[in-house]
Amino acid sequence: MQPLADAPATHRSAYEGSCASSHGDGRGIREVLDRIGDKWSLLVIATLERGRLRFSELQQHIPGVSQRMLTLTLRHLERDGLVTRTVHAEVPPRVEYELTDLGGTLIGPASAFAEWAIAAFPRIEAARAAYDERV
Amino acid sequence: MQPLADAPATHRSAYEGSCASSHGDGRGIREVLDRIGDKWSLLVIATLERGRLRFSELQQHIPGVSQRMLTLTLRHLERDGLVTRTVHAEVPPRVEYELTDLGGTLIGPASAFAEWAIAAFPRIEAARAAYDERV
DNA sequence: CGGGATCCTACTCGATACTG
DNA sequence: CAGTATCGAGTAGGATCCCG
Repeated sequence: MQPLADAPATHRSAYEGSCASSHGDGRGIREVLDRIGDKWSLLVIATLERGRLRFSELQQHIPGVSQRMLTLTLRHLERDGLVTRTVHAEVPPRVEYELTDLGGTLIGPASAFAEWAIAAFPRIEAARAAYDERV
Repeated sequence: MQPLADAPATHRSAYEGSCASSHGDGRGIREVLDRIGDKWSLLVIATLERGRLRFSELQQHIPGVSQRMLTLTLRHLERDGLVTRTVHAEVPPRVEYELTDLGGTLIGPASAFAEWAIAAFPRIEAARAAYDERV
């Protein structure tokens, strides 16, 4: 079985003190970035922004995600309190996911970053091309 | 990714577009996130915000980073045009790193995210504890 | 001092098959 | 429908050695 809490959380003291002092200590940043910096989390959050969705709907809206990774991602987000999971006692089963209030507050910062990425990507690509050409 | 914020109902998520068809804005988000979503990039960017720094200074300000990972991270950031690398022809050698203008524009969004992470982390930890206790 | 080269472990992720 | 179980490939990242 794949443990849900597979995060080691062993190097908690690595961030104490000096680093990232201009933005406060980076303690939570590492943990949060490890979670939403993975392959699917931000994508799930963005998709859930439109409202409550079923598992299969999420899968359809996120092309390329496997059943396993969607399940794992949703479990992690649920554990972190960013997403709620509601199971309806029906046949066939129906499970719906929705952003929590906390999850909703991530939308703003995530948007800021996403817009930066879109705006900066042409220059990044150009820089890569220039760099690769020099080598 | 504008859709993360208030998305026009007529416009599909940039993420979706990137997955469904590999052209358009969303493609950059995946690439950029893959780069700065790694273990050290954001930390290096944040540290370089204070100004030009030598390799060894960076290593001291970022506890836990190995020589190899710092080198790799800096090379990637340099390739993407976010950081400049200046080698001074001296003995012993001196190499200094500095944010480019493009790299500097990342500070804003990164700060927004970092502040969210710091603010949300207590609630995330609480949610994790509650989740783990229910299981 | 600032790396490059090498080896190695642990984890991520995908594919597939099975189930209540 | 919405998962779980299992396997295997690929890779991020750490440790160590050496070099200009």
